[in-house]
Amino acid sequence: MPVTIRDVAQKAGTSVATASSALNGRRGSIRMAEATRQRIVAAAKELGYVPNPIAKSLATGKTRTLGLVLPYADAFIDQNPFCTHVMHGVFQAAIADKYNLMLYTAWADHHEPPIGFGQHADGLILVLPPLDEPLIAHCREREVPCVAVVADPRIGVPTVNSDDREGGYLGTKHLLDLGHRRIGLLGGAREVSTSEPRRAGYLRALADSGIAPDPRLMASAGFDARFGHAAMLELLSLPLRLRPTAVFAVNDLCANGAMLAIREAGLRVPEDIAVVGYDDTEFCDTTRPTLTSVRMSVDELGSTAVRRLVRRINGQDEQDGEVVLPVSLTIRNSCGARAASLDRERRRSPLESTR
Amino acid sequence: MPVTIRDVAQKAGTSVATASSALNGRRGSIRMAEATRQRIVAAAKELGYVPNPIAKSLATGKTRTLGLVLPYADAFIDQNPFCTHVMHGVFQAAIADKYNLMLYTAWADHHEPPIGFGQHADGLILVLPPLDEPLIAHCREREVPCVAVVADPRIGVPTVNSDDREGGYLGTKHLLDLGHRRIGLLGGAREVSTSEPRRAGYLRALADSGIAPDPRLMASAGFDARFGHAAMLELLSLPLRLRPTAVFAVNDLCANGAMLAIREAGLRVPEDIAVVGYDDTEFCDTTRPTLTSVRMSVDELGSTAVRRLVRRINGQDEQDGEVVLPVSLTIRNSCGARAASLDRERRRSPLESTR
DNA sequence: ATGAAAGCGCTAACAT
DNA sequence: ATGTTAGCGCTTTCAT
Repeated sequence: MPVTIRDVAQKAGTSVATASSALNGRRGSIRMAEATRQRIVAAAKELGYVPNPIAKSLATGKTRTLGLVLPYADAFIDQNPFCTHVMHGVFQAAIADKYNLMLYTAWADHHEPPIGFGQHADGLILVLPPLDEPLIAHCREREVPCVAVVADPRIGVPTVNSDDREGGYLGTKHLLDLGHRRIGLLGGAREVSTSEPRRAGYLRALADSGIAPDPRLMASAGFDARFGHAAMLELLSLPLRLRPTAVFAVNDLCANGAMLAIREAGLRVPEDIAVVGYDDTEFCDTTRPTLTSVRMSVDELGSTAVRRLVRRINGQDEQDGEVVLPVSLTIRNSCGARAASLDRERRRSPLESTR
Repeated sequence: MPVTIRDVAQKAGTSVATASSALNGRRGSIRMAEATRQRIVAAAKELGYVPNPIAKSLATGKTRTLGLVLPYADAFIDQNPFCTHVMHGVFQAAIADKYNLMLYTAWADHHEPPIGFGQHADGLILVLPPLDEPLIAHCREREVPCVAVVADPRIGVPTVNSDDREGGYLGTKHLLDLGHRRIGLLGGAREVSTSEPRRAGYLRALADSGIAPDPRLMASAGFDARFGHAAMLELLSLPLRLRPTAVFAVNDLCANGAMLAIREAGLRVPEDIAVVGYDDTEFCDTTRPTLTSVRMSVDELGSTAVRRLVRRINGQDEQDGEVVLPVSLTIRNSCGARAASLDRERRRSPLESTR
């Protein structure tokens, strides 16, 4: 029923092959008399011809589609907007390069690849894959190009990461610069590739200031508010002279849990204990006090990955290495750096900071 | 290079056709001697055969893929989690029915359908399409089955909506039950199909209580916090005897803007002015005070749409009508209903309400 | 410059 | 029960 290229060719009085090259703009080549080309284009337009991408894919072996693999099915509705931002960046970049996007997210939960996994796509973006992600092997076999977003660089495919080490350094350094000497480190987990470098950055900052790290001040186990709350409680139970005067949390949720624990203990943020988070999510503007946080451009993580992937698909990017995106620090009220301007800040309408 | 069905057939010593039916489990039919079937399956397994979905699609005319069209490219990273939740519901249901998901979101921003739009998919889910959405016509021509999520039922394709009228009624009724007589209505916009029914519900609730609506108490123009703030400011500028003692906002963002304006005016929520929002987003637990809000199951909007769409694709659901999902009211602290238990509430850790 | 023909990998009559 | 044949709609040599 739908109009095919044959109909177009027939209407234009040419062969199918001619119609094909006309419609695919092989104009540069020697082929095609301008007259016939126009006839074909006109016919196509008149008939409302829309090429069938499936047929095209079968013939060319290219799908013009990228696959996005998020780590778990709830990635969209997660409290942590990380995945949605990556997705956003991926999508924007894919569109820009005229690629469609296929979602393969639920794979992780279902433990078996969806029908025709990876065959719909010319390449795959894996978000937060663990080092032993079976998909990597799967793709290598089938020669499906892959790029990983936030992953251990040893994973075997090109990776795009944020500069976690620098982020860890930045957050800690900021607190050191504010005069803190006992700084707690909250959160992280072995399985998550970001934990290690962030901690390394923390340690390096301490070392730079000639401070010996205190294991009692470092709690790692989780990433959410509950964990931040529990971990902070422990730090608060330390004898006063050992107690941290500041904490650096590996993400904003965790930091907020910590702030809550601090308030519950009758202490103030940042006066009694300063807090710095990580991720600089929108959330930071809504916490009490607003949360100073290390910022990475999550959207760019996604878009950069797409650009690398597309280059790979076109055989232009052979290097297998890691691309590291820069981080920065967004200063708000939880660290005490703005203590002086706090009042002015308070009077400013929170709406100003709402997108 | 990849192994095809021909390789399998050859290895099993059968024809391609036989291999095909064996692998597609036409076991029920008369076809297939169990022996050959097993031989084929074994061969396939041994060779690591993976059927090519593109070729299959071309042959069958089915893609086993659903397309999701969100209304704007920033839909994922919106402050309002509506779209992400719809997407989540859509995805879950699609997976359950063994459909893949293709994202067509950016279409709205780019003003031209992406390559092969709708041809990759057996059907489309349109989220928040305006009544004149050109895609609808586009799909009708190409006979692509569509279902719309949150749309005017007159749009011409099956729709799945939340019961906005009931939601408007519920929120207003709650305030009336708490003794309020002057209740403001905040937010909404002509173009958005939900505004009208919510307002209708509001009016009906007033009518039920024998209260004449006061146009001065109804402000409609936008959906965000800025608007809520500005609109509330206007209501606050009314002479005291005309001023509302409660307001009902058409979404949570708007409600929060209003709460802010109230606080800025030196008044308290809910003691001086009670506030009820709409959507019951996670956000409601983080506002001050926590926000009473009308709840709809956004995920279900998505999953219901998928189920309708799949039925359509299979030609089982001819009805073109509207499906309406129920709403409820989540009572928190902004409405005053829990005033008595407020203290207990305060002492409870906010973490409890964090997912 | 254009057309004829082959084939991408698979399914689905139809024939045996 | 299985093999043969003909496409699905398009691209791409290879002739002409």
